Amino acid sequence: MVKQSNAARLDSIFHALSDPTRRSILRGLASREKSVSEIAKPHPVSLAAVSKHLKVLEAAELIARERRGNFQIVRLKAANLRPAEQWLAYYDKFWNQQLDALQTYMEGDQDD
Amino acid sequence: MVKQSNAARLDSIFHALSDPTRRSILRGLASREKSVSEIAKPHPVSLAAVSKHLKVLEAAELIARERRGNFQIVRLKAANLRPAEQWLAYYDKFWNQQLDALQTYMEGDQDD
DNA sequence: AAGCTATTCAACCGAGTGGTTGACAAGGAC
DNA sequence: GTCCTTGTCAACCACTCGGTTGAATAGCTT
Repeated sequence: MVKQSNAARLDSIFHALSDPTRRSILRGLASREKSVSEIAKPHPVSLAAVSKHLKVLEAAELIARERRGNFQIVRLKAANLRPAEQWLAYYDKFWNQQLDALQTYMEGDQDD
Repeated sequence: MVKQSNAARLDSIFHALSDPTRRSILRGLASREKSVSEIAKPHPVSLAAVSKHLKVLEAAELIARERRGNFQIVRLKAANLRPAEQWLAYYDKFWNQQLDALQTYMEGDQDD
């Protein structure tokens, strides 16, 4: 959808990833592009429900669609997961130092 | 809360991260632990709303609380972001090959 | 054109979200 | 004990979510 602030992008990406059906859809698209009904097949929900999930993923720009003949071909846009990964990367430095004492070693560290 | 499947853990983590106020709270806790009202101060919502956000973050085990005198001290548990980061790491290999042709290079690659 | 296939749309439903306000509990300070 | 501060709880509200079913659209095929 048109244009989004950084925060809104992260909102839509993390929201898209917060549902197991949608994460499963993305996993399925990693190997190759698929039609909508092919995507829906392994999931125990209606085709309309899958269509809604695809709209959520599309709003987050994690997939792209292309009409090809009678089918709607869906393709992963994995590069757009990057903002989420970068947001998380900020916390890497805290993984090994959960102890409160050590947590003060960083000083002039700030952003966003 | 008690015990969660991997999928449920990712659900709660990604859901917790899908709100800008909650992400901002986590950022604020990166430098040091804080009391609830100290957390609430920079956010233009009621204290009760912040308290709800903290419950969501606590359910995802991204923070921990400790009663210290009159205050409730909140501390980041950054290590529990790891499942999210690992889930995303799977897609790193697709960033530089959005082209459909190249996307077929991987073959026996499957998991979860 | 008629029909089949693939997909979306619209309306509805129950549950959850993020916010509010006001009452309540928990723990110093006086 | 009484007051003040800190924080949660409960009830409410408008909105969103994930799901359904049934009708509508888009595009082959014949």
